[in-house]
Amino acid sequence: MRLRSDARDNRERILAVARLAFATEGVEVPLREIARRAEVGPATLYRHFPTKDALLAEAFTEQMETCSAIVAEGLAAADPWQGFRLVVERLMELHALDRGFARVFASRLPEAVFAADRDRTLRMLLDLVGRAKKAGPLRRDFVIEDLSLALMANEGIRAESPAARAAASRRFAALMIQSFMADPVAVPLPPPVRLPLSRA
Amino acid sequence: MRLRSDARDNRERILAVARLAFATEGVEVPLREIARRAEVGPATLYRHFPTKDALLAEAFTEQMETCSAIVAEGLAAADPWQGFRLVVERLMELHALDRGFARVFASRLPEAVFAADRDRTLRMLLDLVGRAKKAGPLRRDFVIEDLSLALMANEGIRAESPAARAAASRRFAALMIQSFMADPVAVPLPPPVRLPLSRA
DNA sequence: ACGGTAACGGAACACCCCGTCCGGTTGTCT
DNA sequence: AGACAACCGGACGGGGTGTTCCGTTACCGT
Repeated sequence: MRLRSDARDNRERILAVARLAFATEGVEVPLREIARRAEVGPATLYRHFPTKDALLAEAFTEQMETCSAIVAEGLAAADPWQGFRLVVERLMELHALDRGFARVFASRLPEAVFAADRDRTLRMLLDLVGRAKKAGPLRRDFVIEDLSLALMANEGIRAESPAARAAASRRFAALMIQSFMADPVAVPLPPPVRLPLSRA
Repeated sequence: MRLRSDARDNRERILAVARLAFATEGVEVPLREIARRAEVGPATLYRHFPTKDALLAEAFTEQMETCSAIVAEGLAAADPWQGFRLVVERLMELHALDRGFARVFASRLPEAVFAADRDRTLRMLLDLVGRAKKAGPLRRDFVIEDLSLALMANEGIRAESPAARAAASRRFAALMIQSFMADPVAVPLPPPVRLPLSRA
């Protein structure tokens, strides 16, 4: 069944606005606000997405697929360790740039909605980790939970602007990667960022 | 001016209940709930603490002083690197065990309320860091912001129980400490923790 | 013991959130 | 062009939060 042209138009606009709002302001942005920015009434929003979770799920399928793609790309790299490195860096950057996605990613929503995609990605990741241990300097006692840990931790990073958060996240990723190495060599770090916490 | 005995009693009970609630459930626990558990009306709570921030500030002075004490203890250690290590580990554990404190610590509230204590602690930390660089394996490009980063990141760690969160936080601290070393040697890690994110 | 007053607490205020209902409007198909 | 169905948005209900009002209670000094 085809949507009426204006309805389809509204749906697209709502999704675009929602993605932007969730990314920059987080998932707690009110639905009315999204409706307002999409120049639409609240009821219209709810007709297209019966609940807030539905909107979140729909808004973040793109990012979920990006995650998959990042892992796939890492798996395809010639050097598994470099592939792993890249995956960590890029996942963290993605999460740093999209506050809402980071939160949804860590919630129980993905389990239900993106189950298939999620399992596939996880399998790829396990494969990559295995190779990076065998053929690279990934420490033997690394477990996949450590990546979850790093991503959750990454979510805790707050800064005054998205740019500052991304910069802080880059430095954090470099630190984490070093901590994942079995025979670490200290590598130069991305520049530090002034954080609210450290004001002297 | 002395408080009336019942008033003083209520105040103490409110603070005790608030500290427990904030630590185990986070700062978002409603004031009505705290009042209820302290067997007190909401108005009474507000008479003692004119705003929620006031209650938070009062409830967490203890933890703030614990932070100071931890840093002072680290500074007093014979080996500055071991002192630094200890500070990182214990600060992270403290933050992991008290959800509310971790959040308040990262907010702008401490700046206004605990300014003096905060500055003193920061100075001690800078001293400790300087020594750990000079006499220990702390990497030269480490900056105090990296500790803030680690603490913020630590706050992002979620788990199903306080015990699980503490365990995850311990492993995370070990990883971070390794990443702070100039000539890292891979050290054994505390055991991993099953996290919601990594459920296959 | 007793009165004055400090302190109490339930109800209420103001605000914000998610999700729903209904009368008017607009696109689409004949 | 007309008519019907689909769609729209303002108003509404239910629930939640921080904060305040005011009649009532209970401590404390005399």
